[in-house]
Amino acid sequence: MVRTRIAPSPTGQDVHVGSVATALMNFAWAHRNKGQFVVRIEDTDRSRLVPGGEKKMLDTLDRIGLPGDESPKVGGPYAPYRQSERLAVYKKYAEELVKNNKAYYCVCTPERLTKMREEQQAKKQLPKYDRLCLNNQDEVKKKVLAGEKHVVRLKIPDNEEIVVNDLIRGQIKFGTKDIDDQVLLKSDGYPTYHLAVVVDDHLMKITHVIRGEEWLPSTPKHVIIYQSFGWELPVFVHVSLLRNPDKSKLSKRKNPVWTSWYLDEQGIYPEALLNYLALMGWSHPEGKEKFSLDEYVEKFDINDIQTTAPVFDPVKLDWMNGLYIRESQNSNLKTQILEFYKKRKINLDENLVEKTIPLIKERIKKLSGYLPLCEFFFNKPEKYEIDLKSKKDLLKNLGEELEKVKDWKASVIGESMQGLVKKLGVKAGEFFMVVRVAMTGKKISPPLNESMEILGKEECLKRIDQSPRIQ
RNA sequence: GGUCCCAUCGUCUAGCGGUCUAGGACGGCAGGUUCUCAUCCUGUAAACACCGGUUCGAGUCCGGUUGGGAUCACCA
Repeated sequence: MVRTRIAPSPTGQDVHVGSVATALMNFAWAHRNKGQFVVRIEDTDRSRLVPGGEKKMLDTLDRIGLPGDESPKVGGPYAPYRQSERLAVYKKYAEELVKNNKAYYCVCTPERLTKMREEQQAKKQLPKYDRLCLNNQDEVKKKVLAGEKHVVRLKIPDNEEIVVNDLIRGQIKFGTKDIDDQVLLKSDGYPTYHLAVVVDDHLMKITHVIRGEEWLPSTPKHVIIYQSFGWELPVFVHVSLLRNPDKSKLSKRKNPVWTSWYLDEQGIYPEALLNYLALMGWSHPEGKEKFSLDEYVEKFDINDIQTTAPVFDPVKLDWMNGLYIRESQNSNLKTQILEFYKKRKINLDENLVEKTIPLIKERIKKLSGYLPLCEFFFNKPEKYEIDLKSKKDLLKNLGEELEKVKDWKASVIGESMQGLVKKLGVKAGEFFMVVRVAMTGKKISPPLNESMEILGKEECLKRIDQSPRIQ
């Protein structure tokens, strides 16, 4: 049985795209092996808790197609899946470690610890707890019994070598002399990540811990905790972090990182985002670039994950999304565009949008590209990218010619205009550019004849008549 | 700075000792289709960080150098 999990912490407003990337692998590995993918909320840091963050994260995971088989939302056999609701569990296990001499109480104040670290750094030593309390456990225990504020620290064994077995990186060795006596239980009764993650992964029978590379340096601590309990280790897989173009860890300072931003602000399809993310550190065995989540689950192998950290490239993401847009049904695309703008409080006329779809399907890469290209369908241009005053005569001729068109269809409009070009002996390219700008305001637009058909005869004639004056 | 991870075109990657004069994709450039743009099609430039080993043979294995990154909290 394979069981994987992701453990988002609601300290951000939404799921980080990097988390989606690792969630995707966890999801795929579990499902490929007919196992379960667990979503567990790690909300043990009360000071950084973002209100509404958890709900948003869970919603985003659902929306993008990676819901947990077990989660705070849907429950499961190992509930609760929210760490703040499991405090008694962690306390029990922390006490067990103290009892077995694998951990100890510490009553040092934050002030003393800060001072201690400063002194160590001044001496160019690595900051590490000096074990003052470990050496006075009898006294410290009395204080604890008397109700003094305290934490529980892990007792790191002296001078041992801890070997972390990482499935994709091999054996990684750490010396315990470099490892600090990690706090396991905080003075507010909440566990730290390190205790909670080990206890929960064990109790929830997680078999594969697939997580970000950032956790690699603290993994030896986790191994020591597992060993202290006498528990079996899961398989560790430390996946490379997504990077900014400058190669630093993908961060909101330098890049948009919230998943909803890509979906709601950019109008990227969830499927396209997943597809793009799937290509970060993994490649389809047949070299395919576009594939469904189902196909990914079928083909994904944890052993094929690359260890090099990839740069997140929004340009390729856009290309990927363009692929999805071009292959989507017109009616679906219409609905997507309508909903996309509705969320931004812009209500577009459904019939009009529907008519424009065939014209823009190959021209936009994401939903946010719709209005910049199509606004002229809904509103008269306010400014013109070329000067139309000097084209007054041309436009006058055009108006008279189009007035004669009875059957207002793209092909007929086109023939009519071609005829005029011939009659006037003007250059076709320049002529159509003038018409284009008169209709749309812009030098770049959807196909002209079709656009004019959609605009309607009356509106086109009005625009021809009015454009030079507005200028 | 200590510890640890990583290293193929600008970017994502294929490559798991010979079939690599290194393949694909995005992006770039050039051309074709076209009343603009886009789509589509064709072509093109562009990489094994460096130095040593191992081997008949190294992009592929080992060591070092350099470079990049992560991490060193009562945050996750």
